[in-house]
Amino acid sequence: MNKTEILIIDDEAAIRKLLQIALESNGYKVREASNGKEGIIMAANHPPDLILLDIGLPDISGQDVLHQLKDWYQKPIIILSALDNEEDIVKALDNGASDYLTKPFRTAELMARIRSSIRRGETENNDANIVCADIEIDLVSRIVKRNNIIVKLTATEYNLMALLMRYQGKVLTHQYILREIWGLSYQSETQYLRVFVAQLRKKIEENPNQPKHILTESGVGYRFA
Amino acid sequence: MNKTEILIIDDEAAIRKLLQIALESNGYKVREASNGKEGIIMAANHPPDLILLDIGLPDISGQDVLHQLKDWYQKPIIILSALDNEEDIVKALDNGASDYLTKPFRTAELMARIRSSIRRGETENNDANIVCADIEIDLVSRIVKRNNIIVKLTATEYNLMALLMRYQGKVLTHQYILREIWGLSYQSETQYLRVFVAQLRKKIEENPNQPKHILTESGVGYRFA
DNA sequence: TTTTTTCTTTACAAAATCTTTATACAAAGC
DNA sequence: GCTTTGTATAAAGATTTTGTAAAGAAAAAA
Repeated sequence: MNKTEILIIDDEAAIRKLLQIALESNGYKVREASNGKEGIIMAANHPPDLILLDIGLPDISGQDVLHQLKDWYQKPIIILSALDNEEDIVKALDNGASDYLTKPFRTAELMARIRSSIRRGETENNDANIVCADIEIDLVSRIVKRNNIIVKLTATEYNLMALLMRYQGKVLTHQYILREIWGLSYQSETQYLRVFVAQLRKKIEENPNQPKHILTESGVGYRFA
Repeated sequence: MNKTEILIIDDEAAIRKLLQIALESNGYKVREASNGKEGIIMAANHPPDLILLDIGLPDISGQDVLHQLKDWYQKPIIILSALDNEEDIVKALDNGASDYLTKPFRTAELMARIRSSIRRGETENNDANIVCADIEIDLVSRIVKRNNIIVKLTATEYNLMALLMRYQGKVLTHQYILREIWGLSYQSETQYLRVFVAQLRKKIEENPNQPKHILTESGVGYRFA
């Protein structure tokens, strides 16, 4: 069994050192990045099993880093922050962070929260590339290909496509899709979804009238097959 | 569309009221229990989508309640506690709690943590598969297979199928099934049930005239075998 | 600015699903 | 035997859900 790898993205060397010691003594393998850009590159090149992300970074805002990572990185991201700001916490959690701890944090609690996050995320598929018959998506570069030819998608179309493919085989409810793509307040705008599903089908299905990939589950949602 | 149901287990009526107001204004349906025993029973009788559990209960220790719930309850449990005790936090998280908040908690943060926990629970692959001879149901993907071939079911057919399979071997009364699938006001519409049972049999039985899976218990209800 | 692209909204057609009705069958009681 | 009660099934009608085109609004690009 390989050691669980944790990537620390934090600009303060002292905190990194502290985390490194704590994590390694708990049997984790640690890698470190001192700013957001470096962190994203390291995560993309060699995806860790969990990311500890400081929200107050010098180059890019931690929220932006979180946002960019969440496009393709599906394993847990725990936010560390010097600020105990409710708005930040809500934003980070709604952007997909697994947890949010304020500094100074207690080591044993952090370790327990890491275990908890990893335990729940264990089964997720985390390939940056998903292939399904003639369709292929690269989650890092945000490119969709059909029979190896790039399909031009708008931002929203791509997001929808990525979501469907990430959970291929599963039925995703309208509510869930709307929440993930448009946000919490759009949960009842099912018409958007219909329009975008029709557009996607026109672009990626051989025969949009008889879709083979984006399937309708009437009364429930859609499923990618 | 069904509302997400949250069960509050807390002995302080004031806190329950506070939570109830906050949760309902966020579109959740709330049920309440004032002690551990009652909470466990309520969760068992009608499993909610998430449990908010106070760790300092009068009858059983919250940790014990958590332990008992975790034996079978798969959905998120968020711990609320008056004590900011690290040992308790670690113990609760390692016992499978999804999150741990100390009172007084901030409402918006609690709501964000609830959303976060539910979001992860939805996509989690908790292997909720039930297999019975040639029939297989995946409760997460909402897919039913017969001899490994996907059977196309409507939303209601699927709900009925899932209910029968979840309680396979047990006789479910007409009333109970109608209440679970259609709602309280349909308890006497037994004809609906007959129609849908017939449809399901056509789809999943080898010989619908002599059903081997969905069995009739005349005068009582149906049973899945 | 103007043009182009993308997103949102509306309207209506098409399809799928649900509800209701009608009818037939089977078992139990008289 | 007949009647009653409970069940099965097909099919028609009603309703809901979905698909599609297209126009208007907003945002991005030229």
